[in-house]
Amino acid sequence: MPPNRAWADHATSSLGAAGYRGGAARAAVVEYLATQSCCRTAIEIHSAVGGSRSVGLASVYRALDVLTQLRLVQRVEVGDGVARFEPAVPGGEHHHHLVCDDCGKVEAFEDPGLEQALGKVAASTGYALDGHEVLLRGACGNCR
Amino acid sequence: MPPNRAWADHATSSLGAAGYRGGAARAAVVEYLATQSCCRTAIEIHSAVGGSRSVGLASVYRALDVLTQLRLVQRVEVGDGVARFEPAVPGGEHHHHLVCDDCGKVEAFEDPGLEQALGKVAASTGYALDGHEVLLRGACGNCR
DNA sequence: ATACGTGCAAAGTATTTGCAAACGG
DNA sequence: CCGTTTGCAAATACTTTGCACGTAT
Repeated sequence: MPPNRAWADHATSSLGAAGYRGGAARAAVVEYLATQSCCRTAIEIHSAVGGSRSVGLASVYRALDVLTQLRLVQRVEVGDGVARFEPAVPGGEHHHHLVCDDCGKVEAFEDPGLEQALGKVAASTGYALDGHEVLLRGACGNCR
Repeated sequence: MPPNRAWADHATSSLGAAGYRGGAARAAVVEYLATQSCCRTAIEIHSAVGGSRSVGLASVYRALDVLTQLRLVQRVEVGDGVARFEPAVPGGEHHHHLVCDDCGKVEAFEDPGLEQALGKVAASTGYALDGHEVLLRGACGNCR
């Protein structure tokens, strides 16, 4: 997948605007995430950016933490106790996840009708909402 | 909250039907969960059933594991890395969660329109779905 | 009587933190 | 130069597992 340069650039400049300096580890994490459309675990990201050869796992976690706080990445938990992360666009498109309980596969899907229903719910909560996640679980085509 | 006897009885008989023997720890977990309407962590459940005085934390986890596999409880992860558990009724009513990113509070809500939209999505996935979870995040009334 | 269930302690996994060295501005 | 960022290693937090003993059936 070609890198999503728009997101990478946005992330980089947001980091700068928030007072963060440029650093190799964080930049590598941003570059890698820009090539991913769905969620990846910290370990996957770590090995993708060169294993412990160049970037420490702790730095991956630190970068993800910063990016999550700035809402540049979305943290997703699908129920296996491992956190996953994916690029997030402020007001733009976003998707939800389909998890196979059998093989553990995670896929993305989107549905305008669902988003609309979520929008209606949001109004009635008393919360100042700033995000939502939907998880569908079941057996995928191969497993069922 | 008065115990949800219908659920507790259903859970107990399902356990029996699945070949599990009666045991004090598991029974205590079932009894406690029957008094809860929303999700609780393993630690909360453990202290509620008497701390380490009577029931081991490991037994709480084991009981929750069995109950989850039998779909008698639903495992919920709200993004803080701690698993939570709540009673689940097979075809019956179910709710979703509202999480305060600020104070960490977790509340339940339900919305028929949302369920309907989810039902429609389910048909188009290619998965044999057997559950879904929705998480809304934001700042609760007190925190915003 | 004989497996299954349980508590305890130890192990395992994912994630976080302390620190000294490297590095960007 | 000075403070941020980083890699490493140690620490933490949650959850799982091994084992010997208790207990339901």
